[in-house]
Amino acid sequence: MLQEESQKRDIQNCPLTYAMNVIGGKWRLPIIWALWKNDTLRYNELKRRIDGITNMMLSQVLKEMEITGLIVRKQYLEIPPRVEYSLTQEGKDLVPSLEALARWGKHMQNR
Amino acid sequence: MLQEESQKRDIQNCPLTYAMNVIGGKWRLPIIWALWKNDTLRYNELKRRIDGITNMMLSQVLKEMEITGLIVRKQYLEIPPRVEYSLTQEGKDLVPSLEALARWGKHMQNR
DNA sequence: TCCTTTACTCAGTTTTACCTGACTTAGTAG
DNA sequence: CTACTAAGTCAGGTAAAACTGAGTAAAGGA
Repeated sequence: MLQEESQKRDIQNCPLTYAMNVIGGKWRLPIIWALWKNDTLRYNELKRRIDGITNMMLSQVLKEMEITGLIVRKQYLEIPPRVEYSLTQEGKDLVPSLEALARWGKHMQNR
Repeated sequence: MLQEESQKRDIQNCPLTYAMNVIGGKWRLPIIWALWKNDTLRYNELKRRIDGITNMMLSQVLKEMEITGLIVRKQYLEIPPRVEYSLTQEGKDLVPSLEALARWGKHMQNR
């Protein structure tokens, strides 16, 4: 009983559930992946690399990822505008875990 | 150009996207977690441990996880029925990656 | 003068995920 | 003869995630 209660609390603000929420969704991993491979990308460069994403989704997801601290947005006050995105240190720290997950996924795919 | 094409293909059947799909959704991690902590659980034991899940979702998600090879379902032909669920070896193999992700999540939560 | 570029924003709609509450089957206990 | 247990199933409904297609500003080029 006491143990079950603590399990329920775990699920509430479980760090794993938290992690899954910040990297979940259709577009976040592709963005992380593109920024990992290219270090810094402008808005339209990201858009060209991520097949099928709309302006709406890209700008929304970038904003959310900036708030959660995965990416940094650097704006240059030029005309035409220039905005560069890159991973924060925390965003980069995430990559080894993702690679481990990817290895597992690959193993599952050709089982 | 050639490189961008290969990036797009990566995203299509990317092992990481695959992994995220099989462990994503609201209930899969709680189920994996409960079976990791308890080794083997019956349907109603799982249901009691996973706060708020409905029969509909539990049976649906268990069926999907059995198909993807995360869990095994063992049925005993008794009355009243008895069905036991546990992680497959692949399901257990996943846990270290999840723990790494969880450590990252914890770090992010109290930053 | 009109078109192009960059980095977005927005109203409205579709698609997907998830939930609600009732029902089933077969045997045992009261 | 009614209630209870286990392990589900099912039709229908809501909520959340994603998409559609258009529009914005400000400067430079043809």
